[in-house]
Amino acid sequence: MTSVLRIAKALGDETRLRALAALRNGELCLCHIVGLLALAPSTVSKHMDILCQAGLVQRRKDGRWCHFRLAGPGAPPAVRQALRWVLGTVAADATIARDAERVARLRHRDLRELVTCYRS
Amino acid sequence: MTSVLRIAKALGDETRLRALAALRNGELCLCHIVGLLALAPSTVSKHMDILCQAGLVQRRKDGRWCHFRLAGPGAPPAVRQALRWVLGTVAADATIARDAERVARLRHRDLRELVTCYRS
DNA sequence: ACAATACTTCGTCAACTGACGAATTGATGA
DNA sequence: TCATCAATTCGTCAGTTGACGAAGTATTGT
Repeated sequence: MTSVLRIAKALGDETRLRALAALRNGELCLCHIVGLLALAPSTVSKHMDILCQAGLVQRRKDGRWCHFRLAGPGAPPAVRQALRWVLGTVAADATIARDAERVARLRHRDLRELVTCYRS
Repeated sequence: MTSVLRIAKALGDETRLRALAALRNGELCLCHIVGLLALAPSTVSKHMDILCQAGLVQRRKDGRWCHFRLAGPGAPPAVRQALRWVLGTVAADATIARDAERVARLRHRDLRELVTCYRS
């Protein structure tokens, strides 16, 4: 039960649902999620920690950045089922859709910066 | 999102998870759930209200009793998926299993009383 | 009519949660 | 080496949550 309880508690917050949904199309670093949610970094860090502890999200440290991604195929069934439920149901939501656009723009901007810094 | 959020919040409490799991084998009236959880009736009533508002449980008034049952096939997909997830995952839990035994005893006792009151 | 029973509503209180900023840690780059 | 930047930890504070008992409602049985 502890597992279900932790997962359900993690999912029972709008901010965390948005963060989770933002990872649908691949990993993001904390500062991107901070930009998306417009909350203090410490707050977002705590939210991501709760998602990680529930097993819904994995963190990957890379230098001074911290990337988060959805739990992969190796995750326990309870986690995968919860993710399927939430991500499937939440897809139709307006806020989530708007977030998805902003995330896409963030990714695109990152790519442009990467390109320009290698341009002559 | 509101729907997922309400459901997740409803599921994010051990007492409500136990109540939900207790309904696995059919409906129960409030006083039975009160007996199972050993909490004040007003507290349990509030919990069941939260489960109902999330759509996970249906209430049926019958005289002075109030029977609760799991949401049926007519429930929205988000609810049914959540129920499948929770009930499937929680089945292995020790507390839930102990609760199931107590519920079974409660049902059996009710049957006995029903029988004896019709006996010569 | 009246008492008893099942449940709900309301008010209260302690405990938990989510927000923030300040201070800290750890890695990069000047 | 030292400044900078990303992230985390810690302390604080307001708002929410879950517990209770008392009071109210509705229905049954005497």
